[in-house]
Amino acid sequence: MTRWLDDDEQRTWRDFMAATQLVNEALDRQLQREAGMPHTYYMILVALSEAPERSMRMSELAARAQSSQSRLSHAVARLEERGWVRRRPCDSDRRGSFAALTDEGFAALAAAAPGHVAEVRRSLFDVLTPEQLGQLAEICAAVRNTLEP
Amino acid sequence: MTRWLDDDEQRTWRDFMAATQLVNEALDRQLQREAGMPHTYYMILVALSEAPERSMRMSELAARAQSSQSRLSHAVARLEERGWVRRRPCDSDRRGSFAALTDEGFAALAAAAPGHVAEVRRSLFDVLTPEQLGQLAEICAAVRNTLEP
DNA sequence: TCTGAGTATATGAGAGTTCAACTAAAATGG
DNA sequence: CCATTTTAGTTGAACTCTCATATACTCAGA
Repeated sequence: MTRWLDDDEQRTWRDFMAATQLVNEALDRQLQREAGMPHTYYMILVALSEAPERSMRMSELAARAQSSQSRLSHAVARLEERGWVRRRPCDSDRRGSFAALTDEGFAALAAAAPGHVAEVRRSLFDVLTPEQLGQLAEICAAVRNTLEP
Repeated sequence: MTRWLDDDEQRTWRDFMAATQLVNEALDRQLQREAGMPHTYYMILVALSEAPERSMRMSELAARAQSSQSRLSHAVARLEERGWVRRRPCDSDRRGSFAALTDEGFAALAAAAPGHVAEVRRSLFDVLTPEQLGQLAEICAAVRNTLEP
């Protein structure tokens, strides 16, 4: 027995889809245009930049950058071609490998960051009141805690 | 002068990214698994199903399904191959064309809908309190009104 | 130690998305 | 009217993502 969405729920759902997609597209376009990389790559670089030695195991990196392992593997291959990331084997576990941010990669990230932050503000933070921002924070935390494995 | 995100803003932003991505992935996987179509295709079928004659101009359809024209054009080509949608030229404007949902397309949508709605509830609505849902509705409406062209 | 099960990552194919042309037809405006 | 500019829609190439599979290694137990 399906419990369909009533009119209010419909509206909420469609606004949710539209809003999140608009934010994502704005972000992706900004980064693609001004930094030549998709948002997923940017998140990988950020995660690496925050790690000790700017280096991390692939699986750890996938978790932090909210990427599947396969996606990460392909992405790191591209980033390696650009010279932004380098892979090195893991001594303690010979199946594993580390990805490390190069200086060029860090420079690319540093160059991209200001435009990215501006876009984050423009497309989300500046749109909401401080109160709404607090509400959104709790809502997203709840969703994340429920859905994250 | 870049105004960076403070710690609270960082957390909010990252939770927002994670939460919206988790919801989107859950939806996409459910539809792909149980109905053999991505969420974007589903939205196209929904938009068509609600139109008079289950038929709409391509550009109108792109707007309603939150798709770029190019994406829609490719998508409709695939949907046409499956026999779910049919294109016909527009008489009043010979540049234009209509996309119409076929009976098979409608049947595919009807078959997919219950599982989809269940996933929407599971991954978003059931996670939030009624109060949070109301807050989210307003937040998304605000974002949408600001960012939508 | 051997064997089977599980883990870490890579890879290839297939599918969807984007971006930049490109075609064709309307609208605008001297 | 003719020239110009818009608008509607399509297309191909490059790129990313997903899914299934493959590979190599680790680990637990008999």
